[in-house]
Amino acid sequence: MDKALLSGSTAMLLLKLLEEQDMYGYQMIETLAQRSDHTFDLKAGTLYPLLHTLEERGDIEAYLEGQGGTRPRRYYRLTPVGRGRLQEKEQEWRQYVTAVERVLKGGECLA
Amino acid sequence: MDKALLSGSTAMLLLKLLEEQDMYGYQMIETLAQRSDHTFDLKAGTLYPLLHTLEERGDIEAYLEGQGGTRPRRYYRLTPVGRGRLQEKEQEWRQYVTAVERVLKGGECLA
DNA sequence: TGTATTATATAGATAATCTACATATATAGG
DNA sequence: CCTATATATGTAGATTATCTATATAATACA
Repeated sequence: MDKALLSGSTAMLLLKLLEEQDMYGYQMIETLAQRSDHTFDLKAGTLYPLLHTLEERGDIEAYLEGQGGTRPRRYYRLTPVGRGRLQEKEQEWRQYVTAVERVLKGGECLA
Repeated sequence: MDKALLSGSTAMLLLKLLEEQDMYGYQMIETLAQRSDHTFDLKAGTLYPLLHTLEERGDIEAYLEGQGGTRPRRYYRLTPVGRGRLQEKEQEWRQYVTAVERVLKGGECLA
């Protein structure tokens, strides 16, 4: 799989996961891998810096939650700003897919 | 439009155009822009180096064609190798889109 | 004649991913 | 008990694909 295809949509996927429920980083990696049949095997070195960027931007907020004696995990929550950003990104994604499909279908229906 | 989304699919789009007919660089830029309603406004500085890379790889072949006194244009033709590469890329693209859609649809149908 | 469009090209900047490394806790097996 | 693996987060440096900016030159039009 050409990793370059992933470029630009990773943030959208993470925001989407957080729209459903709060998650910690490692959980996002696993969830993405499961849902995509390992098309997305996001690396830790990609995820954590990206989470920090999203937090700086105000799209997500972090909080620590330790469940009974175990080491606390760093959970993330989607903010209202992040919710707006997600909608933008989803719209861009739809537009992008539509455009690619139109090229792939070729000139048959246009020329 | 987030340009990062484009990443990785540009080569596929160019190979696809050449599957339909031989084209020169500038023509590819215009054709992509038209078909995508300017979702893809590929820059010359992106296109020409990419064409050279595809040529080195053996995916495409160039030939000059001057039509009656005018300056000759550098046309490109898809090679059998490039045809195979295009099929690979299209398959990857389908897989990628499917995976993203599955994440966007959320846990409703999986969890 | 000069300006915009067509056409190709290169150099350097930016951005997003990767690999590799670093750290620490929890769990399972020998 | 010790060790290896899985869990969990993090940073540094390399790679890659895009962009902007610049350069060149021919054609079309005013």
